[in-house]
Amino acid sequence: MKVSTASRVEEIWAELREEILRGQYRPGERLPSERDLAARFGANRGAVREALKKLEQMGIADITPGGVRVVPVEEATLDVLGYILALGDRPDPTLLSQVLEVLGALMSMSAGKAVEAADDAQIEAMQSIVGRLIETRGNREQQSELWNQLGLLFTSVNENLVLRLILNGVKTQFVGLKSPEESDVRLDSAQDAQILARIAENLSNRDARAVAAAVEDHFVLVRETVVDAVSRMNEQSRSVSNG
Amino acid sequence: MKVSTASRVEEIWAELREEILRGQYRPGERLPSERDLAARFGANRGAVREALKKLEQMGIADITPGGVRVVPVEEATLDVLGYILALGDRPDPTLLSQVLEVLGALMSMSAGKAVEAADDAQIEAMQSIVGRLIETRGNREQQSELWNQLGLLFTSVNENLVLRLILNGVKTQFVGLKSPEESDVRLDSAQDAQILARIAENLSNRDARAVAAAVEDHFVLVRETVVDAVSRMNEQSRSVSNG
DNA sequence: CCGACCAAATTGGTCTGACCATATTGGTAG
DNA sequence: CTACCAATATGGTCAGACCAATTTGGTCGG
Repeated sequence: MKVSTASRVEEIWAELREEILRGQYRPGERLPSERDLAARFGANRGAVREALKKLEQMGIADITPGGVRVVPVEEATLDVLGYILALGDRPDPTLLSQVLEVLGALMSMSAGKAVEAADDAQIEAMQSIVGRLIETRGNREQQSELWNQLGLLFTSVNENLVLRLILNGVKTQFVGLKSPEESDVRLDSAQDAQILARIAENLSNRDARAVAAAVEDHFVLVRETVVDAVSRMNEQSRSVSNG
Repeated sequence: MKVSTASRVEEIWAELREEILRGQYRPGERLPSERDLAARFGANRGAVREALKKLEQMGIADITPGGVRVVPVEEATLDVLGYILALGDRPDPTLLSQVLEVLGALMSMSAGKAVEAADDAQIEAMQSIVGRLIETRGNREQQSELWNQLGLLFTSVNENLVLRLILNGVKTQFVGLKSPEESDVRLDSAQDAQILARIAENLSNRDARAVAAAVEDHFVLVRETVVDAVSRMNEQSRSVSNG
């Protein structure tokens, strides 16, 4: 769905976004005027305007009569996450870790509540997905998709719109990621299997706390693995470019 | 900060937003064309266009050549939360409960991590805020502001941008709320005091888990109180309009 | 030298009107 | 009834313009 439209305003949006997120403007600093930007991009002012509006809604620009000002990232919207992660060649390990940390906490919570509220059919559906997770162990793409499904199932059982919206936001961010770790990232298969087994088992028991804990453990494992991998890759590139 | 600009496009935005969120269009259904909307609102097409872009970025509209289509709320962005809450006279208790539930979980997590990572000065800062929380007990507005500060402190200690961004999103949503419960909502002062004392005490001990638990308890208390109050008010209005 | 004040230039907000490429639609031929 | 194709409607972009409000820079009085 819309993978590379690259309309005029999206180009402008992307360029300005990157400049801002890279910190080329100090927070509070004024951006060039709409007219100047239009000239710079060789585009119509309307296009520039729409791009600026997008930046504003991301929370990194504050556009008021008199000028457009840059807002510090900490005050932005969740929307900026993906773009920050995608800034460099590799995502920042720290940020990636934070994402997985939060994602883990939310999924864990969601899982717990879902197990409490689920009827038999829903528990069965969960087990089905966990079953496939166990089967496809090693295929990162499918795993990701299945965890995604599991998350959606949790939130739909919970009927917790807020959780769903947050997860939408965090999840979508990974779409644009340039396949951050390729084939280099492999979960410790033994640990992963053990965790998945715990989830399956405790789903049967309807032990919400145990399921939640296991889900959290899974994300801890993912986090450690991914962050480790990315850090190692970063060191490699560093030593290459330094050597 | 920008409390009631009510520019032309914001009017259009608000009207369309409300129509969509109220479900006046079926998901997937096409909105009137930009030109028709412009005619309907007696505004320029550019203005309509900007409003539509806003809707798109909220995730409740999908603009493509050929027409603008409505997207189901579950696939939207966190941005819609506040507007959904503000739809009726009173916020929907269920949704409110979900917000506080998630907020509690995140704040709790944030608190725990923060206590682990904090240096002495930061612990002291936290205690200062908790102290003022104890003093100003009963003043809902100040309490809200202080909890807000505490949350910011947590996230700044954690240096967890993700958490901060999520909290930004959820928090901002309450700004527009029409003072949802006025003077009718009062936390059980005794319980509240006890919880705050636990927080203060465990901050000294640097017992991260205990602080996290206490923070969560606070939010549980708030949730129960608020939801109860809103439900009661809803029943009142119902019986009034029915009688 | 400094601060208050005022006018000019700049900026965002909105409008009118137009052209293009594409998606939708409705009719037509098979 | 289906497949195909042309007319139409739609979003995307552009050009140029006016207004209200802000910003800016200079001027004047202290």
